[in-house]
Amino acid sequence: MTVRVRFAPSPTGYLHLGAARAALYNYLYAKQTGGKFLLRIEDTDLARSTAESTRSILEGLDWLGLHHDEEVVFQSDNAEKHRAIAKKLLAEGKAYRDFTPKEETSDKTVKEAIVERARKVDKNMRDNPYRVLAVEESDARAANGEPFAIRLKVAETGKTVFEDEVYGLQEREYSDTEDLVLLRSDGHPLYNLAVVYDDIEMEITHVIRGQDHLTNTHKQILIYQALGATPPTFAHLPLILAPNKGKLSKRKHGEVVSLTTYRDAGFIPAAFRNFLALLGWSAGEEKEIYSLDELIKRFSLDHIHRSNAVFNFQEHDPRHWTDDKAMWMNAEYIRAMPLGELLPLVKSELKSSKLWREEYEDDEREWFERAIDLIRHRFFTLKDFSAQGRAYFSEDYDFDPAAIAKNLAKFPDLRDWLPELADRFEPMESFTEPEIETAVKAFTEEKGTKLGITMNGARTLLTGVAVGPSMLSVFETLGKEKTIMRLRSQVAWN
RNA sequence: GACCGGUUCGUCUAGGGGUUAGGACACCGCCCUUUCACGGCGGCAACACGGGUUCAAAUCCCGUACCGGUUACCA
Repeated sequence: MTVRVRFAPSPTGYLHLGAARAALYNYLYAKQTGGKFLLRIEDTDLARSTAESTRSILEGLDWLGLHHDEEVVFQSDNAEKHRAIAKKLLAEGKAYRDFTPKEETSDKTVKEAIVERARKVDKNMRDNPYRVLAVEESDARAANGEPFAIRLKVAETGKTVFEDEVYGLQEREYSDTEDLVLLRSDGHPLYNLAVVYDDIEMEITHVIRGQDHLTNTHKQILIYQALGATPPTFAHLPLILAPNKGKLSKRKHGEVVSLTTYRDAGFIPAAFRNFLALLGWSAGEEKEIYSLDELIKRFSLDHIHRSNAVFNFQEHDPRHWTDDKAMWMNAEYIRAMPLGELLPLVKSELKSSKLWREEYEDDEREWFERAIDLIRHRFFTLKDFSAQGRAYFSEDYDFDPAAIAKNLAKFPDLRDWLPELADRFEPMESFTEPEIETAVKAFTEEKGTKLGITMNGARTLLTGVAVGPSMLSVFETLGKEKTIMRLRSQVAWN
């Protein structure tokens, strides 16, 4: 049997990191087994679902490179079938009409109300009088136009059992599961019914999802049984938590939770995918960097963790705004990935910063590649190419005040010396590292100063920042013309 | 409250009866160097607690604590 898995987000917001990881694991499992990775948008909650959210989810998956194998399924398209199946269960006596009037709850307090109600009484799940209402009366009241919800009739005794690929054997007494509502009194199908029906229709073989669904799974198994269908294999994933071990939510934690944040912050998709893969799973070896192919090859459900993982970031520290390891991994990718794969990413970053010039792919292609290869070693994100690296692509770059203070202001002599150094460069035929080195050393000696003072002064003037690769490489990469011009410029001093 | 699940360095994790409990990130130190957030070397740092079982427990069993999930006519 061919493996068919699905990622089934509800389009009520951005793509959450936990959801993105679930999508990734589904994808890896499908690819590893030669199966299909499907996508279903669970938009049955019309009030909260938005097209904007659907688009953002699709974009996020695309960015991570998780392409689905078949057409996207929109759950709302199946609403009619969901209703029909609920009615079928009703007709078969496996479900019953509940004429209890719907409780009006204000959206905000629902959660609290539920918890409150639940903790008060240890309620009997089978005491609903409509559960045992005579069919004739039920039919009559329905015919009379009285509104009703359809509930699944869960047996009094017994238990649901399934073997979870991650958490092992799971059992739950029927008495702990309520007669769940399948169809709302307004005819709207509910989540558990819709999911089961769609998973059957899509011929899903493995359901891989967050462990917040662990109790839903018991309910869903009941529906599978009522429908006479064989449940798929289940694998539940640990959750991704905030540093305080609480829920990671946009409301509380803001943009760090959203996948698109990372795209917009200049992350390399492969790097972030790599990071996500390792948050809750490991191949059991001392290795951190995995290509997509390696992940596909090594992934296995039984190496998924059972404990939740903390996504470690410090809200108020810009230096650690996201998980350090994610940032490190991105830097690692930037400096170690094949230059050919990095170039297009840098190109689009420069384009969006209006720093891109077509010559970089044409006459100046060689220069461009060398420059990128030179500066990438100290960068963390693609943004650094247009920010810290700006001086390589534009004359219009800023000077870091700290760099000026440290490397220029402290040595007033440099104000005259650096233009003089430019004069020294002027007649040079060949402007490559060895010649530059000889010139700078001779100049520094004449002035009776230290090499570091000249070099760092020049660095600040030429690049605007205090950090970077070897200054000799910088001179050579920038070229004689720009070097001279910038050494003579006085803007940094003003 | 009830049901379910979890607990190895600050974080991600390896290990699953006998290990100096390994790696990565972060942090700190030293080295390299014209600077540095590159690189090299090193350091700090963990088996939640209590009982069992066993010659031997981080590892198996029970309990406790703590954390998380669920408990909707949300998904």
